[in-house]
Amino acid sequence: MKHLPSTQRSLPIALIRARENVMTPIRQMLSESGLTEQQWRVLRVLDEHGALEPSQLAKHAALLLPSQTRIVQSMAQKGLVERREHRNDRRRTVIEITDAGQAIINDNAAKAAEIAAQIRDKLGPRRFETLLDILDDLHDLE
Amino acid sequence: MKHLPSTQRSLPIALIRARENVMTPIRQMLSESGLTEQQWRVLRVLDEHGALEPSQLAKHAALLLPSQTRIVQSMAQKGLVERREHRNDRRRTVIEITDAGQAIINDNAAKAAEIAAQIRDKLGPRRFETLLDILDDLHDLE
DNA sequence: TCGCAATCATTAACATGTTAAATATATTGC
DNA sequence: GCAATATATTTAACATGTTAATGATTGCGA
Repeated sequence: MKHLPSTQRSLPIALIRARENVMTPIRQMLSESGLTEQQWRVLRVLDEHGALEPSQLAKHAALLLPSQTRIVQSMAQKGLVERREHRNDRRRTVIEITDAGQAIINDNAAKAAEIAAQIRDKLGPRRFETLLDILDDLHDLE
Repeated sequence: MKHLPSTQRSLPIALIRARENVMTPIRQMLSESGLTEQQWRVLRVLDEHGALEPSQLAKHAALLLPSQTRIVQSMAQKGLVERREHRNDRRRTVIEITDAGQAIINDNAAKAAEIAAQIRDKLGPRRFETLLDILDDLHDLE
């Protein structure tokens, strides 16, 4: 019988730690704008893809819909995003970034790019790409 | 000026997705025992290392202390762990697994090992080890 | 020995993660 | 055209994540 891997070599724990490490400098940056990392992801995705329906936004931002609902509501309150309704199909709504939201993207883009580059440099470009590739392979675990 | 990476190749998002994918089968397994993944990690660590002080447990289980305080409280209520106080130094407390907690480990060890092996096989052993190694390199991002 | 600093843990407050239930709207079958 | 079904989103309830404040205890220095 196979035995449990040591928690030292547990993939779930390693993923949690890695995320913690990666997010620390990003959180520091965002705290100055009063944003959470999730709110930042929402802005990033809307900036990149334009207005999106909730389920599409959730996929791109790696959020579950119930979380996203709350996040978008609070961001709408702060004026960072807006909701628009589809004319014909009332089920459909699109969420889009506002000028204020875009301003936050613009203010932080350079710093965020720098942080991303630091991580890439720390690992080395090849290992960085390898990491992303392997992580992508973890989908569809039956 | 460097530009922001596409959210498609964003490391934080990739890490979140990977964790989500990896945890799905584990959560299914644990739901039958009424455990969360965090509670499972606490049991795993206590099983592996024996009784631990809160801060040590938190390190091994990748939990922040405030979360862990609540988790251990509720697990103590359910009789899965126990707290013992140090005789001389009242600051010190150790948390240990109970027989009931150990029973849950025993009941799920085989299945958990199987899930871990599936993931390893899916990636291939070499890529799996490479993944763990690269994730470990993400600490100490200044 | 008194008080103060240092350390560790808990509590507090709010945001998010997670699953299940409820809601709303559109589509299908009849 | 209406009922049943399907799909998308939100709400609800509880657990955890995160940061800041509070509490408890020890060790040190005057």
